[in-house]
Amino acid sequence: MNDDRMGAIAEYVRAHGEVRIDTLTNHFGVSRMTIHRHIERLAQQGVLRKLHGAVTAQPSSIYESLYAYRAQSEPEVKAALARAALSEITPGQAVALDDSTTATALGPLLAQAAPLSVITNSLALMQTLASVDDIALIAVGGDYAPTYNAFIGPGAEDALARLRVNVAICSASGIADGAALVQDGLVTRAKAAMLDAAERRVLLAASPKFGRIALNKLAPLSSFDAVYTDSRLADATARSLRDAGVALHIVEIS
Amino acid sequence: MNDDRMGAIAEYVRAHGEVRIDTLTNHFGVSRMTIHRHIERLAQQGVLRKLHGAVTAQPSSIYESLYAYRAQSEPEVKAALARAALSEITPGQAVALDDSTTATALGPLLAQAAPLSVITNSLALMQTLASVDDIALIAVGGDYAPTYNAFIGPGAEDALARLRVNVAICSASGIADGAALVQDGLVTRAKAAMLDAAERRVLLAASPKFGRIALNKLAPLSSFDAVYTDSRLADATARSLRDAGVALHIVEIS
DNA sequence: TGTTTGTAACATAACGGAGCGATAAATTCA
DNA sequence: TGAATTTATCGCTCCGTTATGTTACAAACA
Repeated sequence: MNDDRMGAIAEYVRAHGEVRIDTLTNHFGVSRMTIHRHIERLAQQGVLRKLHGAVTAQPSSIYESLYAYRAQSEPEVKAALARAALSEITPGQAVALDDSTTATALGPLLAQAAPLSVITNSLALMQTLASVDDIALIAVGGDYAPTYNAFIGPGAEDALARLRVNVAICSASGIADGAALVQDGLVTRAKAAMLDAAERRVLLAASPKFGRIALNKLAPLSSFDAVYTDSRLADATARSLRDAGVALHIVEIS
Repeated sequence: MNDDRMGAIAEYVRAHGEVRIDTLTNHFGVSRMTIHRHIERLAQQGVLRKLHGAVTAQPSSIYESLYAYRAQSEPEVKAALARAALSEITPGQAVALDDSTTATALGPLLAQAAPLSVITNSLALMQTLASVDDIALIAVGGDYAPTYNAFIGPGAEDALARLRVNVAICSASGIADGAALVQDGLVTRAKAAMLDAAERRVLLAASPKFGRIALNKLAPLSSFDAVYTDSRLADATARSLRDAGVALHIVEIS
């Protein structure tokens, strides 16, 4: 598929609410079949809903937590945050990484900090790190959640309770009232277990997450030893967070 | 790489013990660079050892347990055993699969028996099954062992102790004195934990494994509810096993 | 029932990646 | 130090994959 066009279709449909398929074929100048293939995949991912001859957008709250969607949103920001997170890691340490796509972006960079022990419940990270020499991969098992491409549930929590690491690097769905928030309850517990196992806690959060809410409270921002975000964060917000004792680090997007 | 030629090189070196690189370039009619690339990879896999201008074979006991080697040996036999194992599985059950390459061959077939819950410590199986709808994947975490492409160690054992499944399907490195044997100690414990968690235990073992020894004793053959092997097994062996109370099933290789 | 819309199957074109060789630089051995 | 060997890098070619369009047919609508 053409991912750019797929994204554009999603945008277009979200902007218009409901769109006829003919409109899409004209607008993008491709065949009807191609549009069909694209919207079929988007519907599978849960981004759109198919009607007869038209498509409608899903309520945004639903698909924003989808792995497939998150994986391709704002890759430059993720890359920048991942690079910053690398500075938190020293060769020889044990590092825990959660199932966030930002942490996934960190995977390929970890070889630079080898040797390391890496603990994760993210299947994507396992695949990336399995083949890397000098990285001891320790998997957290549990029930597989396709939505997050990760293992969660009581099994994951128990497995994490057995471990102790130098650093945990996590992300969150939103940040409000000085706390990191997560949409899914089981994911929250897994992240919390990861943080509990860590000597040092690092939060990676793209700036749009500030002010966005999610269902479950993970931990107060002040409980993190470092919080990284990008430079689009409003100055006033940054200042008030720092005043509240948050170790906020601003990363330039390159 | 050209896997056929890689295999041929491995064969050739094993047959001759030590071989000059020039000899290989002549014998295979490719450039020296290509030979270098191939033996470099084989050396990484632990199949060969590189000297200056020559390569030597590793003692066979070492590389026979390597995942990369096992993965491509006797694929038809594995496929036949996997197909047979499928008959042990009923839709709706919880199934545990170990890190054996035979179980890996079973992966793509499992969709036919969906819905299922599949428990495994094999990374290859996780990748295969993650994308299958109607299969609930439950991962066993632990320390990643590149040699087996699986997760083992105390973490894996604890995780398995939490679970209870209908069927466990395992393989072994060798079979002697009426018991299934496994080369690696930690793998043995993981397999044992898997068997302990199962109501019904199934062993898959290609016929050459009978009579071959390995370091650790996994379980007596009679403790398995079914043992599948291929039709090359000597009749006398089959008879004596059956007399000893082993539920032996012979599978035709197609 | 006719028209529109969805699905399936096949052909083709484009892209990316893998394998390979040639050459040059670096390393090792004697 | 000189020769042999190994590594690194570049570019070429070939193959497989993927995206796309075309066509034909099935299903849904009105």
